[in-house]
Amino acid sequence: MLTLNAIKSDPEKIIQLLSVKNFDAKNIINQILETDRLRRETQQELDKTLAEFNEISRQIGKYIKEGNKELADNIKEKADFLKTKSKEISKQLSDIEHQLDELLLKLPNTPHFSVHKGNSSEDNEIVCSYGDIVQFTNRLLPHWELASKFKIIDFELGSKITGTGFPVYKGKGAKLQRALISFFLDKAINAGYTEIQPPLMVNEASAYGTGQLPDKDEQMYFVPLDNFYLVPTAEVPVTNIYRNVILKYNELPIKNVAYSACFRREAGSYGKDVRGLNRLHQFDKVEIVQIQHPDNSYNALNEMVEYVASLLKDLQLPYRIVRLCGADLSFTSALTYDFEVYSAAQQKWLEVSSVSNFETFQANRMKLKFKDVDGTTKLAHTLNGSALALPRIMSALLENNQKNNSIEIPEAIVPYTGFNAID
RNA sequence: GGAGGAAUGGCAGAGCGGUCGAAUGCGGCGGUCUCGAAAACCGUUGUUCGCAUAUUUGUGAACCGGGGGUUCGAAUCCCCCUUCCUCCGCCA
Repeated sequence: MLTLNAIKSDPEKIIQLLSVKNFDAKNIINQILETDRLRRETQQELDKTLAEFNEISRQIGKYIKEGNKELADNIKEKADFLKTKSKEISKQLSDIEHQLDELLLKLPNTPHFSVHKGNSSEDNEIVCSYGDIVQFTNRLLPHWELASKFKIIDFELGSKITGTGFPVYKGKGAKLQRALISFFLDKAINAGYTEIQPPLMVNEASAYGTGQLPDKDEQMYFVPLDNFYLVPTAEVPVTNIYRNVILKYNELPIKNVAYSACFRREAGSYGKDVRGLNRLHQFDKVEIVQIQHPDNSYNALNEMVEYVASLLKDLQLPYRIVRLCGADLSFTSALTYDFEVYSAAQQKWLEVSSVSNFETFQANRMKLKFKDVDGTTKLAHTLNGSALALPRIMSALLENNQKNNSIEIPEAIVPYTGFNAID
């Protein structure tokens, strides 16, 4: 969430910035300012009462020590009164603080100053494209047909066992999947990331920390018996490692990478967008996460974009980088670059990665701070990106590399698969 | 799952009803000494929220795993929860 300080020091600027996300913050911000004023007022009253109360307690202690029991008893009444009073005010204060928190949680992150407003994903800016979109003369099979032709992914079987959106990978399909995961992890480790194997279920506090709660709870699978959420992305557990942590400046940056299965309910999705591997309830993803010094977070974002680009080059997939406009930016993000690969048979661009800087938005929620060189404690910046999400990569690889009776495996992956074609 | 034990500042570790935000040691920071460094010695050392202050800083409140309770007063006593350790059982 946004910091109260940022809102207080320049409310108009926040309102203006949030309008870039098509979010009208005026009302909420006014409520926040008013609630904060009330909060400070109440706190002063409480502090005053407690100070007086502490003083009387000390007096009583002194009198008792001196053996002056009568004097002590005399002022006990006053102490009782102050105690009752402080309890009342303290209750008021915590109510007000909750209200304030709820208001603050409603505000999305402010976009980076360079972000254009736009109205929808139509207005995203294509930063660059790489690779040629080959014009095939013969009819190409979409990946779901290839999947059954080569018996590498079985969608119906997944439906039988669980439901739609839970495919079963078999034989060389399973091996290819595993090869890609290993390849992505090894690349990240070479790029300086530390591998993490996180829990696949998280508690409520963690889901709040990265911003999945309170508003996106219908997108997560929930285990009511234990109050756990299945992770929608490794970002959640991996970033929450640092919840309620104060790092030393020389511990920054922290660069972690994690492979995890990701679980998403995808409520409201339907139609041809969900065909085949395009949108699943369970899928695999390798995620990179950085905790950065605020001065360096945008350099880090660029570095992460470069890194993801290098993966796609290794896979020899045509891709483009898209810079999201305000309207398309997520609730928590300040700046996001999406990566899309071209899937030849479907003849469309598929999002395979989303690389974002959250600045202090997540850090403020989860109290992730660091002690700077000058000794002051500040909120850190968090960033993350997919590197990469498997299903659509798989989809593009299958469709783009299909031959008459086989599918070629990109050279970079062959050492991991142990075969150079699916046939 | 059953039986015990523990949780204190960056770390180690005292405190078991008032003067405790908390001894002591280590570490960190600043200084003295030195050509410089080490050693030694001296000083300093957390987080959050208010208020005052241009900065520095001063001052009030809260924080000893988390939440309740007893008491004028709780790190210290009681209850609940969480986590960790030891033993037993079960188990990939």
